[in-house]
Amino acid sequence: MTPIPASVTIQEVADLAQVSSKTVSRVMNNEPLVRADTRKRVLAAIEQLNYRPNLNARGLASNRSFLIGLFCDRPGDYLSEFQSGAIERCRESYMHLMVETLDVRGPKVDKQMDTLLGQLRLEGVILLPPLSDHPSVLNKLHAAAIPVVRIAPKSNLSAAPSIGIDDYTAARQLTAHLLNLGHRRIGFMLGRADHGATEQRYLGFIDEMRAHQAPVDSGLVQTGNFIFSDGLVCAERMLRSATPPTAIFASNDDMAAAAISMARKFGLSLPGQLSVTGFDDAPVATMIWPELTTVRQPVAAMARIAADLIIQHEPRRHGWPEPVPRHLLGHELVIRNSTGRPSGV
Amino acid sequence: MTPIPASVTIQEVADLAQVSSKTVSRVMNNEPLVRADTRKRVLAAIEQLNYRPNLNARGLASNRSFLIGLFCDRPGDYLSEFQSGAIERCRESYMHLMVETLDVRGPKVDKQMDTLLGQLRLEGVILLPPLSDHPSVLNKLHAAAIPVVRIAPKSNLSAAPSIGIDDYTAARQLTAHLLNLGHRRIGFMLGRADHGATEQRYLGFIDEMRAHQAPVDSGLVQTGNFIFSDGLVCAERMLRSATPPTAIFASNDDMAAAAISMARKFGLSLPGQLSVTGFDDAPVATMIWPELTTVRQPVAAMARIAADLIIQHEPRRHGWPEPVPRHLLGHELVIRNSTGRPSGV
DNA sequence: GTCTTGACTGACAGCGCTGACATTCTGCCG
DNA sequence: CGGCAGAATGTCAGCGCTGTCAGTCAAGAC
Repeated sequence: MTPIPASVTIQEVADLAQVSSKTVSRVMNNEPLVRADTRKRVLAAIEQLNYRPNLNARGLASNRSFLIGLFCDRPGDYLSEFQSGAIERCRESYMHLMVETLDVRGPKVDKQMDTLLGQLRLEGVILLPPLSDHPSVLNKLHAAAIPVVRIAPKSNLSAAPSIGIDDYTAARQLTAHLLNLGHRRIGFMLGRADHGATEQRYLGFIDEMRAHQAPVDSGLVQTGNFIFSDGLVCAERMLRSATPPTAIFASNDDMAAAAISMARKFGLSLPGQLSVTGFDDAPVATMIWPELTTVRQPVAAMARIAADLIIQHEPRRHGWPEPVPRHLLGHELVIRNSTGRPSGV
Repeated sequence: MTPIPASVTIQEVADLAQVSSKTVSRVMNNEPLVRADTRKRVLAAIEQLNYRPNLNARGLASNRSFLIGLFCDRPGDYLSEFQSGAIERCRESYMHLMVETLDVRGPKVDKQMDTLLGQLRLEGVILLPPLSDHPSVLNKLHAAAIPVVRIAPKSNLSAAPSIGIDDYTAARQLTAHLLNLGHRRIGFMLGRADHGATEQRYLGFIDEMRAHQAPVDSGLVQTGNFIFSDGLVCAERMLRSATPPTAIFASNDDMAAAAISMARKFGLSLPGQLSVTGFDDAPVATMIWPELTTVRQPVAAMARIAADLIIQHEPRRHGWPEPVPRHLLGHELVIRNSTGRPSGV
């Protein structure tokens, strides 16, 4: 049982190490101008007393907050995983993560932002889509001079560092997978329009279809907004069509799950009569039967990098390096059993 | 476009309102001894300058942090919803929520706790199960004199306030629902042993079965640890048994989803050949077909109350009121189409 | 009128730390 | 061996706020 972390102050450490409190401060902040043996002595004292700097005092004196904000639209699977990746990275550097949900549609966003930015003096903010492209949020942050890292943004990529995967290529690969299985009539469910990935996934789909001379029936392209219930509606429309698709490419796993649910209501056997692909490899992908063929995003890794960007560069002081970093991480096609050859091929 | 929240200090407000900074401080902290018109004048100045107190300074001077910790084992659906409820309540009182994940199994829990408790001076911590009953976590918190609110704890209920639903009764109701449909052979999937709800749900099941003189076959009681993949194994064992159940009561929705997946592999039609119930009404409950009959917990409300307990009572100063609050919120039976009459009845 | 009381307000130190600057030390050159 | 640059360390004010305690003021008792 380790002792209770008591309120040891920097002065007590200084006394024990026989240096001034300023030197302890230097050691704590990894400043270079400390002789090696002095540093060692201080470190020993810190260890011995189990010293933990008082964040409030530190922040007050240096005008820092040690806080990184993670803003998202609404919590979900994606958030949980992202969050733990970011928290982990933050913890390594004595920083902390503050998750805040902003209601994008509501008119209160501006007020919420004011409160958040006024109260906390965030050292950086990570924006999850669709916030990554929300003009008003971006403006506020810019006006408050708070560095931003955008996840899967849609446009204006030089404004701030961004992190994402190559949605376009992933979508082409997934489409190719379906085409190679023998599908020709493939339905497509679009995600939310304000989401950066939505367009890329659609373009990848279209281009791959074209490359294989497969026709894209406009009646088989429906908008599901990444939502399960909307996906149900889309799927129903597609399946009711005179010439229903043999496969559906849903832009995320929730909608794919919806397609599968609807297929069951239509009494279709899967994947024989209908193949379905998702996107994201969310938990639901493996909680349904058949399990979803999908694309896995390295969400935790993206989170780590996002936090790291803010922690490493201290952009609040130095600004972002030029050119502004743009990370495109590798994705992975995960082929499970929601896709197969169309029956009769 | 609202102006950028600038760094207005308490002194500027004081000057404008023609009072001392201390009086502004009194107003900010809702202290009683301020004359009504003075208060109004100060409030006007605060409004006019868009003053936001500096949390670091406030915290340093008053030895507070304005931070509430939310500790959980691993992120998941439950967390997301809980988190937003808690954040909302915190925001109302200028408090903030810090989510931290602790790896319960790992040996690092103690070190993690030390770091967390030393760094932040949390004003309270909300513990999600199974952390609500983790001895070492509880000890550390107790030693550091940090007030705790436990969600769905298992034992030792007078130690700290707790919030939950009546898992026992809910389980009885769910069991009754199955029995009333005509099921007699019902399988049961247990959750994690360190989870408080696990035992209650099991007891509720058992007691209701007994009350109806329905036999409980020990081969049909399996431990799935609340995990989908374990649920798959449990379901398989049950379905392979010489006399398979006509219904399965899974202690959470993930395992219920697993039961349904496995039933599909066995080619069973649902709910005709197998009824399945879940628990929690997690997102997955309505993302599969058939949709799950389950029990809805008022997760967001629980979160609100938890945060409120800490914010209202400032237990760090005053301690908890006696007797220690114990909130049992109402649950709701949600009957969907994963349950039905057994075929042949 | 004066005195007392309690309601209200203000002065001021100091929370624990770091930034700016001052001072001391060290090694090395001439 | 003095002198000097630069490395290492120290001094001290002050970040913005609140706790403590002292002071002021109005109203009622005498």
